[in-house]
Amino acid sequence: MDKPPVPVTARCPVRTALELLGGKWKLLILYQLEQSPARLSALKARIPDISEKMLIQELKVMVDSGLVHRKNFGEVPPRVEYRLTEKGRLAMPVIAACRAFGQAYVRGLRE
Amino acid sequence: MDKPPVPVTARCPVRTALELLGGKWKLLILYQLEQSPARLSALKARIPDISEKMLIQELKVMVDSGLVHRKNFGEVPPRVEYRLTEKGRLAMPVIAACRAFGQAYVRGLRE
DNA sequence: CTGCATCCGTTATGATACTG
DNA sequence: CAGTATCATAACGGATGCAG
Repeated sequence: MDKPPVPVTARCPVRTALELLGGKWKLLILYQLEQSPARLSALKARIPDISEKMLIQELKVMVDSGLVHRKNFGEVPPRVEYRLTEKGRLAMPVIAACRAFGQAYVRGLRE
Repeated sequence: MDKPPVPVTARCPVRTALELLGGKWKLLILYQLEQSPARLSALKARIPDISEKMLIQELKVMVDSGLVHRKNFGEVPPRVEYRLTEKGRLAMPVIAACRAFGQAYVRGLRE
């Protein structure tokens, strides 16, 4: 019900990123949407251990921040598709960097 | 009571990164350590809104995961210096990507 | 199918005072 | 200065039932 006055403007850009992408699921959801647009049920299947509540909640947050677009087909039964926006694509390098880090870190454990 | 069998090995690398770098403070601390090694008090000064508890706690976690090195000079009064390890440097691209994302996102808001 | 609301336990985070 | 202990609160996350 409350709108934070100035959530993400004019500050340390790393903090901006943390606010927009932080949390347990946002990057993983964006990671899936990177491959292709998807419906809620498809996302749920691709991220098996996320609860439906968190999935919807995080999608809504990212729709509000402009990272994800929500397209309601207005059909019956309901059909809704989620896909990345242009802003959402800006997050792809972050995901790529995380992937690279994760791989390099694990590789380092085996040397 | 339960230990996850395989915490960070052999899994989605993005999740590995999230586990090691996730949370509100780790990236910000690493970001400061990127510039130069620093003592606890210096870090606290550079990250004004972190509590001492969280700073020490997160540093300890990252020492345990091998991202940060802790050097105790064994002097009186105490003197401890924190700096990045080689593994810690692997996270720098993630921070750079977050910076770039934050800047690009904010820039997008003004167009 | 998609989405929302509610209850509830766990975790994360913080303020403060204290120790060596 | 570096670190610990305690206590409180806020945020997170999950299960379930309900609605359009």
